[in-house]
Amino acid sequence: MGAGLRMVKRGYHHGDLRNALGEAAVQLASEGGPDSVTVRAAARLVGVTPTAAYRHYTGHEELVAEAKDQCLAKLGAAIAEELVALPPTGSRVQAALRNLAAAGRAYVKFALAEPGQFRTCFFQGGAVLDKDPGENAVFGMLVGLLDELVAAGFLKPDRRPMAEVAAWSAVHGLALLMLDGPLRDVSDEIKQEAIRRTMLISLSGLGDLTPELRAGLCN
Amino acid sequence: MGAGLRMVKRGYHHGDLRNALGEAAVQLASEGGPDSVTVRAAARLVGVTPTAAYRHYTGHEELVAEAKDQCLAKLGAAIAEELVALPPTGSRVQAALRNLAAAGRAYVKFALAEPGQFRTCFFQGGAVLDKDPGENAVFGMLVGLLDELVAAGFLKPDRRPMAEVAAWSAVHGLALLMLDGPLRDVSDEIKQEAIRRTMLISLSGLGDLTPELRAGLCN
DNA sequence: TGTACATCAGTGAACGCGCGTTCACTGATGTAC
DNA sequence: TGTACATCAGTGAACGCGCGTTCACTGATGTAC
Repeated sequence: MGAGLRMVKRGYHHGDLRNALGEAAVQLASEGGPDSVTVRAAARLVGVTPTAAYRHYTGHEELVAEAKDQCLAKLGAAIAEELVALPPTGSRVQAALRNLAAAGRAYVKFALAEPGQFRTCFFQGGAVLDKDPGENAVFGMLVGLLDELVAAGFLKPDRRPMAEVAAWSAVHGLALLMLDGPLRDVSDEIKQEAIRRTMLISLSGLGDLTPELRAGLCN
Repeated sequence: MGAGLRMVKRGYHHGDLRNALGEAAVQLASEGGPDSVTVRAAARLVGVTPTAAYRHYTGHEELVAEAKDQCLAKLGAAIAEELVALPPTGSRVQAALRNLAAAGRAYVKFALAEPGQFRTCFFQGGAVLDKDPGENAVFGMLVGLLDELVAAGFLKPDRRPMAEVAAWSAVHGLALLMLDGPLRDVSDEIKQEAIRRTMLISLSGLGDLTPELRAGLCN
């Protein structure tokens, strides 16, 4: 990325056109979602002929796939950042719960802050080229957070299987109901309240959310 | 709808072109999602000139809105149908829980069976023309189911606020993760298992899902 | 019951747009000697 | 160190497509008398 920005358009040969087109694709995704990612628009953004893009991508499909990969990576990074910034907390259970809650909040926050990128993360264009590494990264974090919740004694082992799906579904649905569903037009305050209450109910589904544990989550 | 099908193309004047175009729009949505709903394709499907569509719709935006409304109505109808078909059950709590679970299952089932229509339900094209009556219908059912869950003593009143959002988010996220997300390529068996387990975890978030109550849900 | 005519609901052709993609090409780069 | 030349990475023009939308029009309908 640093390289891509440094070698800007130094004449006939671009120098790093593939990366530049990838970045342009992400920018287009940010602004208008996956449908806005086109070969011509990306080339235009970089200042190059559409034909030139075909030296670096096989075509439109690959360019969109690139945008999707990068958007998923950004989503994963946004969650990871939020997690590492958390201060240590009292008990192991509290820490584990707080971490999962923070990850969920980061997920929804990303969706609201970058709707175009978020939509691009889950754009399903034709065939799946290869198993998305970005998706696996997010999924991997979730696995770790839930394992820790089991180790801490909050999540009982018989509820562990597919708990990732339940957890991911909750925040994913919440994000999309806010972007495209019945919550799209409500005020920011109500959105925040909806996030808080949905997180509480979802966490309660994993284990017994005692008042003390619940108190440790407030923010 | 009956009228629309009966008066098929009886010459120069169609007779019920508005409805015919609406039905064509839904068919296009079924086959390719909201992006496939175009004025020209709908006219083509009905066997009429694109221009003719403009006698009945102001333009593309209104046609898509019509498709969205109808798809939401179908989603609501699919859930309602599943609910009325349920046999009476033992206790009030059990019935209420079973009903909510059935609604959730119907929601996901519709999404998997009619992905194009489902996506069209939550297509966000430009401005919201008017508050979606279809969305309100689904929301209304959810309100009723949750109120009953409170009345039955399962859902505690302090957890009632915005429980609709949590419940809707869970099934909505689940549906979309299966259509466009990490669960898109897993087998049907795993999908069904994911639905079952996600429902259990989600219901547990609303109240104490004792083994007896849980047993009453199996199917 | 018959007819003139206003109104309504279609047709057919055309516009401009942005798209994906391909063609023959040319300017720039770097390597062998 | 200098030069011929293969290779690479761009250009510019064009193709065909489907789209939304508008224009002047015409065929069909139904109503007033």
